[in-house]
Order: sequence, then structure tokens, then C-alpha cells
Amino acid sequence: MPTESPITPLARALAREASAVAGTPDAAAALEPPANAEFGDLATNVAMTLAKAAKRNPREIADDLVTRLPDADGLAGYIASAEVAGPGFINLTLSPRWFADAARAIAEAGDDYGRGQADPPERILIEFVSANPTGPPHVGHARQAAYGDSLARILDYSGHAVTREFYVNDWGRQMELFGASVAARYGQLLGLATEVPEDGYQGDYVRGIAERLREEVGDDYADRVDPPDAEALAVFALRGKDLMLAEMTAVLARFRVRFDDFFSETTLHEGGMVARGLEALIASGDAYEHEGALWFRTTDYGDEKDRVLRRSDGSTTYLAADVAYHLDKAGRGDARLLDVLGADHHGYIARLRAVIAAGGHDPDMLEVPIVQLVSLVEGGEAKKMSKRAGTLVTLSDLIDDIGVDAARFFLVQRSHETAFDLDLDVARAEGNENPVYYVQYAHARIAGILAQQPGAPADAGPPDALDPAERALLLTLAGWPEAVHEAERRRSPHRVAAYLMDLARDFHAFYHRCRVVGEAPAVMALRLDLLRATRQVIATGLGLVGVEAPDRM
RNA sequence: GCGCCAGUAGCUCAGUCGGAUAGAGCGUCGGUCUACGAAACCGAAGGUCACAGGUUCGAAUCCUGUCUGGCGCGCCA
Repeated sequence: MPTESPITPLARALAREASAVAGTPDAAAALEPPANAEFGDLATNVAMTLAKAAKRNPREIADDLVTRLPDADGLAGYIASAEVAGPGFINLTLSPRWFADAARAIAEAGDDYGRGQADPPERILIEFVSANPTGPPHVGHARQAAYGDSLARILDYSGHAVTREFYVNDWGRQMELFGASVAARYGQLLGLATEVPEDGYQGDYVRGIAERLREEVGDDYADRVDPPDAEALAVFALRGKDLMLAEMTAVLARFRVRFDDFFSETTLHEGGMVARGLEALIASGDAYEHEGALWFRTTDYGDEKDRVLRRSDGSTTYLAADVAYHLDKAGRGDARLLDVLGADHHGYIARLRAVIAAGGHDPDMLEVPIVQLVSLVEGGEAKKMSKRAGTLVTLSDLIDDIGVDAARFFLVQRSHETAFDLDLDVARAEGNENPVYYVQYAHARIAGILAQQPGAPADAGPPDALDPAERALLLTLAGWPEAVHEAERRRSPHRVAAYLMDLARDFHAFYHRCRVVGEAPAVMALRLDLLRATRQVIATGLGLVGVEAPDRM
């Protein structure tokens, strides 16, 4: 069963009392730890937000409220003190009993603490990475993969029904070029003087593809690649693509990224869906002929200019396939479509929304999170990456270099809306300068203690007093459901990473101030619950961003 | 020129339904291991939140304008 934050019941009780005092039906009560811990455990601005509606001085409302709170339903026994401060803030200090009850509740909720908060739960189709199957995924794809996969995990954890899809651009001129490039490398393996086309794929990985292809077909195509015939090229393109895609899937799996579906663009063309999509747009008046080409009237939906669907030579554009693809996606029964795109595709958003709208759907069902660029820094300088020069850093290279945990944590730690520099020297470090170990170390430390101390004393009751570090740690633990909820609502996995850094910091501070083993039963019981709760939340949180939570390091 | 994203500590970045003295990691300086893991902790230095106006009890946060940076603006994908 999903379990809410232990602060939530307090907030509900507070809102009820505040409404009663102010005489207003609904009180919006923010109840959160204050900026400065000296003010108490929790603070609320409810008196100030109610002041206008109630036409009363906020301090006056606050004064009335603090006299009622300690005895109110749901609060009795939990409020150690309530004071009015500043313009009308109410500062609360909570009793040891509340901390003990809260720690126990979180510890016992296990992996369900923070789960299932989607409001409302929806069927969501998330498409991400969708790298061209003509080459290995690079660092930019790595960021999109880390973002998309983490987001999918968070959406799923929050109660949405998530499908993860990879759109395969396996059609058109680029595939022909890829086939020709593979064919040329295959010819070279047989000692022929075949050359990769000028505008083809020059990367070394094409040799690898050709080698594996040769293992499949042997020398059967020896006399058909110099010069190549059309049928041979088609075979090289198709099999090359399959091999490339298999390799891509394997690397992504290594990166702990999985997909439910791989949707082939070719099936849209061969199945007639592209043609039917264009006909539908013509029928609805959303497409028109001009100078021999077919245009999509995307300006009707807010785009800057209309876009070509079918060129004057009769061939269809990339957009035509995307019309078919998005009409298909929109008709599958999902409430929401998420297209995760790179920053260089942001100009495409208006077009995609136009497709959805022209298909008779609510354009707001489509969300397009844009993942900004990531650049690599090494030795204090930007690492130059060039596809042509072969200095592109692939996802595989990145994993080999800094490891999956560091790569995923770094890539998801920053907001997807911000371009950032990934410092390889820091990410590579296995020591204290690497943030991912800061979080993992907290988990391993707790595992070590709990391994020696199996159970808490039963019925120990709350301790007489609390250490400030205990208060801070529990209040941060109480913030976990809100952190996940925010990550889900804002499509921002980096909120989870930021939360984990905060939690790890509070735990390490707690650890240094508070011993667990050998303390009085009531103290030890609370601290063991804090350890169990912290360990669980770290494990859950790291799991949501695809990072392991080791028991030993 | 138009559009999207950004501009917060020496560096990389959090902070975005407006709240009290703006935070973290790294880096710098100084401390802490004879009790549960020092990959840790404690303390210090370090900020005109790009700039200028506006909204209000209150603005890093909302509005307007300016400047700077990244990306985009094809009958390419």
C-alpha cells in the first residue's frame, strides 16, 4: 500500500483548524521545514494566505490558531510548541513521539513510501532516444537515454501505465547510404577495392558490421558489390540495420535502459499508413498542393510556416512519416504521448502538435520534453567531438570510461532544460569527489550497521529528547513523497537526484553525531527506524534513476 | 531578424504553485578516526541571483525591456 508523508496528516489537521479560525471554507496550508532550523521543525504561512479572504490581520489569525493546535484532532501529542513569528508565520516544534511514530511508519512502508501519487494515473507512451540505426549512440543519446529511462521509471512508480518506445528511422536515403557503406567495407574484407561513398558512413564501426555480416553470408555477395547491384544493397542495408540495432539495444541494456517496442518507419511506408495519413490531411483541408508539392498547413496550428509533406518529385518527407507515426500513436488509447527530443529538434514541436490537432486530438496530449546538449570536459578543456574525425564519444565509450552508475547519475543530476558540461575527471574519480559515491556510500554504511543489529527493541516508546541531526534526517525523509511527486509532475528526474544528495548529507551528519548500537532502548529504536527508512528511500531513489544501491563498496 | 533554453559562489549546478539570513558537490584554508565504514564529518573564506524597471506585506522565483551564451529557423533527417 502506498504511504504518504507523515507530515501530510498534520497539514490536513492544520488546514481544518485554520479554516475554522478564519471562517473560510478552504485553507491552502503549506507546512514545511523552515529555512532556518532554529525556527522549529515545521512552519506554515497559512495565516498570511487566509488573511485576505478573512479580512483579518494575519498575526491575529495566527495567534488564535496556535492556541487551538496542541489539542486539535490529529495533532494532540505531536505538538511540543507552536509560536507566531514575523508577519504571521507559525512555527511548530514536534514532539519526540511524532518523530518516533513517523520513523516507524516510513521504515515499515518500505518501497511503497512515496509510490502511486500520480493524480490522475494515466496511460502514457514515452518515446525516447530513437537514434538513427546507422551508427552507435553517442553522449547526447546517453543523456536522452538516462533522462527518458529515469522519467519512465518515475512515471511508472507514480502509478502511470507506461510504454517505452524507440522509433527506428530505417527508411530513405540515409539507409541506402548506410547499405552502400556496409557493402563497401564488406568488399574490402574480400580484398576488393570498394570505397565507402563520399557522403557515406566512414566510421570504423561500419567495418565491424561488415565483418559480422560476412560471418552470416560468407562470400556469397563477392561478385555483387563492385559495382553493387540494387538487390545486394538492399540486403546490406537491411541486415546492417538489424545488426546495428541489435548492438544499440545491447549497449542501452548495459546502460540499464530498456524499451517495450521498436517501431519501424519502414512499416509505415510499406503498410500504406503514410499514404493514408496524407490523404486524411487532404480530406480535412489541412494539406494542399503548391508548386507540385504537398504542403501541411501547420500555420493553422501555430507553426511559423507550412511544411512540405510530399516533394515535387513525388517522394515523401520525414514529416510525412511522422504524421503517420503520430496519428498511429495518438490512436492507441494512451492519454498522453511524450516525445523526448534533443535541443536541435525543438523547432519540430509545433509540427508535431499540428499533427495531433489535425488528427482531431487534443494537442495537449502531446508533451515534448527537450533535452539540452551535454558537452564533455577533460583536463579543464572541452573535449572536441566530431563525427567526421571519428572522435565522437559513444555511449559505450562513456560507460567503459566512467561506469554506468556515475554516467547515469551525472547525466540525470542536472535539469534536462539546462545545457551542461560533464567533467570526465570528476566522473571518473572513484573517491570522495564523485557525488554518486556520496549517496551510495550512505547506503552501504547503513547496510553495514543493520547487518550487525538485526532488530529494534519492541515497545520502547519515544525517547525523551532528540538530537538536531535526528530531526533534520527525519524531516528530509518526510519530504521524499513530495520530491517524487514533483519529479513526476515536472517530468524532472533531476529532482530525485538532488533529493538523494540532500538525504545523504543529512544521513552522514546524523551518523557522526548519533550512535545507534548500545544506546538506551527508546533511543536505539528510533535510530534503527531512521536507518531502515533512510536505507529504503536511498535504494528506491537510486533505483528510479537507474543507479545501483550497493551494500558494500 | 524570429523562436526555444539558459545566465545564481573560483568551477559544475540545485533552488521555478512568490516566503524568514539564497544552497549543494568540487576547489581553497583550518580541524576530527582507541566505540556502528574517514568514499565521512565539523568550521572558515567565497554571492550587485546578468542589467534596468514594474507588480506587493514580501521577488532568484511573476510581468516588461535590454545585454550575453547555446540551439533552431531546408521540397535534410
